[in-house]
Amino acid sequence: MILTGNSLVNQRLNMTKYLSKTNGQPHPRSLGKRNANRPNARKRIFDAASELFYLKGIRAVGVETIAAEADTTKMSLYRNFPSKDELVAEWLREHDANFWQTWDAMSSRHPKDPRRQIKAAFALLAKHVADPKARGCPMANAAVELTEKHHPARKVIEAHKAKLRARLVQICTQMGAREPRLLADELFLLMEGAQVTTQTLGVRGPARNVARAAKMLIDAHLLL
Amino acid sequence: MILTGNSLVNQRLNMTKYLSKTNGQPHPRSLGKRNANRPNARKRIFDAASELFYLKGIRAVGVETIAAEADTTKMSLYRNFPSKDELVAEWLREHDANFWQTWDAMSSRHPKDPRRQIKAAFALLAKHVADPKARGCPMANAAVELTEKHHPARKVIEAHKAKLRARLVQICTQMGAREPRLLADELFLLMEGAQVTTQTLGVRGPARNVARAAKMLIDAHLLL
DNA sequence: CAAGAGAGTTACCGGTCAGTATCATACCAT
DNA sequence: ATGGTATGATACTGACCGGTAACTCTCTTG
Repeated sequence: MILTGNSLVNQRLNMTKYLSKTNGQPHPRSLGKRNANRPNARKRIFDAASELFYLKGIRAVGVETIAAEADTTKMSLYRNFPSKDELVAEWLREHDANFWQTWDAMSSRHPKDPRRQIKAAFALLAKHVADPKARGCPMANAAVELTEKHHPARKVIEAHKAKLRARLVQICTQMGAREPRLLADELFLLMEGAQVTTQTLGVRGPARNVARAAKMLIDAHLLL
Repeated sequence: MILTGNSLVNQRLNMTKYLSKTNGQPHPRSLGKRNANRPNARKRIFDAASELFYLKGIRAVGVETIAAEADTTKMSLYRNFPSKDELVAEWLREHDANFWQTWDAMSSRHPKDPRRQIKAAFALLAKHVADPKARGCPMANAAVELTEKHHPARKVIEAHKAKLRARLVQICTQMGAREPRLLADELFLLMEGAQVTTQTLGVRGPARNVARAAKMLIDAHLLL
């Protein structure tokens, strides 16, 4: 079956990332597994897992593959994370934190100008969906993959999306839209649609028009 | 791990579906595994696979689970389908056929009235995303799950979405939109967004406003 | 120098995965 | 009756799954 190709042999990508070996010969203080520049096992595992989960999918990636990509072993993974499920949840929690950090930084660049804030958000989204390596929204993808109702990641996902929706309502209200909740939901649908569409029709698909679509909807709502 | 819960014991849902046992006692020509009313193994397997793939996800469902749900064995599955991957592709091919059959039937009910055709399409979509058991679009979900570039299902998915996009352009052109391709893409984003959003924010999420969103965009484009 | 923490190594557990081989059983058309 | 066809039943393969045990090594801190 094509689906499961997790052999340790053919899935290692570029785990020499943290090894910094200087062309074969050992350089006193920079080569080997014990190296000051080298992040600890936990960080390497977390980084490897984040990349693999996003690019190949959660269920497609086994813990052994993650460990290999992080240039360590399964044991170190289980010394730092209670389970794969929790590692997944942790990954999404960090994504959530990064997302809001970026969002807030962006918003604070246009204080009291909700129109520009929304424009900036869609510009950022447009940039993301223009990246051919991107594979949509990690949260939404995880929701598709993890169908078990009580998976620890589901709480994270639902909270994240609910917060996003609320923020959009807030901004739409500040913009003075007559139906802020409606406009917010419409913008939400555009965002989600753009992310998921890159995975079927790619960067030349409808996703590239997401910013113009948002502008049309906002204008329509404000001129109402 | 929560992810893989495919034990034969706790995953069988309601495979008595085709058995039609009349309250315990055998009724001459309607009970047992050999029964005229009972579909053949291929159909049972295909139906079971369709339901399980959609509700639980493709990777979450093993062939043994499918066979059990169809009240047969793995051997019958492999006698009728070359592999699980091909079964998945076949499932999506049938979904594509059904989709366009519904679509065309709907369109032909409003000949030469593209506005009503689009309205009907979004009404149907709205109805679908209002079903709490629905789990978005099988095609888009499969695209999220199947990241391997050469999986046989990917061709089906991409063709399906490309055709949908083209149809939308066609209708938007007939509607007389000034920028039919742009409007089509915007409507496409709304459709995809609505489907995926049900999996994170449910039926009370932004998806329920998808029809109104479409109307706003269309109006905005026509009054341009 | 000693102690302890962090990490690497190897082997293993029970279970599930997709896919196959083999034999038996029931039906239908001739 | 007979032979073909579809199906059922069971056992199996080799690989991978998530997760654990036990031991060693090395570096850092006191």
